[in-house]
Amino acid sequence: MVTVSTSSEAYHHGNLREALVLEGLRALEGPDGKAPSLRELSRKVGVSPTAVYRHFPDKQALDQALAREGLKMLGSEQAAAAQKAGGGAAGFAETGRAYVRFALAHPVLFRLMFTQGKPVDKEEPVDEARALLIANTRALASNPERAETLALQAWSIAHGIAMLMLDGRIPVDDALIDRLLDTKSLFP
Amino acid sequence: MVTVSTSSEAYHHGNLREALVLEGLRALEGPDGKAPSLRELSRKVGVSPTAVYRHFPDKQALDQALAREGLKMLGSEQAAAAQKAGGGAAGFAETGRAYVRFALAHPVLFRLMFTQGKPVDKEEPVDEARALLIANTRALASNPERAETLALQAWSIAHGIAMLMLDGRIPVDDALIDRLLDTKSLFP
DNA sequence: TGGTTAAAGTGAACGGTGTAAACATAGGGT
DNA sequence: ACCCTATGTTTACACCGTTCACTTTAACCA
Repeated sequence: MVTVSTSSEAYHHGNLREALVLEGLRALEGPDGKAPSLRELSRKVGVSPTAVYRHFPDKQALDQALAREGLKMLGSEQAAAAQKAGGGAAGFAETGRAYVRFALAHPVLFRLMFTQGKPVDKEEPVDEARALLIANTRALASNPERAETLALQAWSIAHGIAMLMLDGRIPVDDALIDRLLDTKSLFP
Repeated sequence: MVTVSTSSEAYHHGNLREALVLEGLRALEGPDGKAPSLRELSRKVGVSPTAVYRHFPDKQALDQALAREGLKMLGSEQAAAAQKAGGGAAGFAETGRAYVRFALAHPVLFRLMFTQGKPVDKEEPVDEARALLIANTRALASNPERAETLALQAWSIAHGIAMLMLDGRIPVDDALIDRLLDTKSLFP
């Protein structure tokens, strides 16, 4: 009876698109260490594999949707962490920790988020994490000219730590994360 | 006539293992953006897919062999760069640039190198790149206690830049690389 | 020298993947 | 009441990694 676009389950089989993304996110949290296949996802949702193509042009599009979901999660977790630390420099530092923590907590998702699609020049609606980063460095950098450089440096360190830990190149150790993220020396 | 272990081509079909690794490296350089499949490799080498299993227990082992090859290449390129810059701090800086340059020049290989196997605790014969890094920071760090931290920080920055550029999160730009790698502020 | 044996390579088959094409069905608007 | 369109199904294809049973061949030894 109800309408179509309420994003609740409705007509034919339910809201497939949403169900797929949801199940996808759940699967990405599993300890399998690998992203779910399209068929696996369609199975769990109780639908034929090709039904997926009514909602996504191909597997990559599904993955991108999952990646976008992950970006949102990361952004809000970082924002929450910064706020809890009272903003400012302390908040910014917490932002970095949250980044690495997120990567370690959701390894498969995190990888997917960055492996997927590359919007370097296209004007995707800048995700919250990126916006936060820019705002923070603008506010904290003594020299506003260097703000962007500092932003990218901070991002690079956090991303590097996250990746190297995920890839088992560096031991996963909270104290080590703190030591490596200690960028006080980056702001002389 | 000749002996067995000369690693030159000999008996049945040639030296398959070497041929596979060689062809694998070649394929990884291609612009395909994706690692070659086992079957594809076996085809190019002119052998049945299952023949591969006489030399590698599974696909992952083949990939690991390729990854090790890549690590060697990276190490020697870094060493060469450092030497050309005359060693010391300048040499160390050049080491970082070489790292990122290598990643950008061999994107698929570079990804494979880090996605593959995780020797965090096991005593793999530390690769040249890592050895170089440790030696350099030991020599350059004022406080030897902080040497390891500095090493990992330098590694993280370089790795982060490389990854973010490969993933299209940061524009690929030589000047930008230099600016981001400028770690003078890391050694106050 | 010749025969045996173990290493190296083959072919067919299995379950898995992503995707295309033709078909089925149901719900809502006219 | 009917048809249209959005949604989902079936079947099929080409690829993947891997297993199994098999053949070939080179190397060694008697």
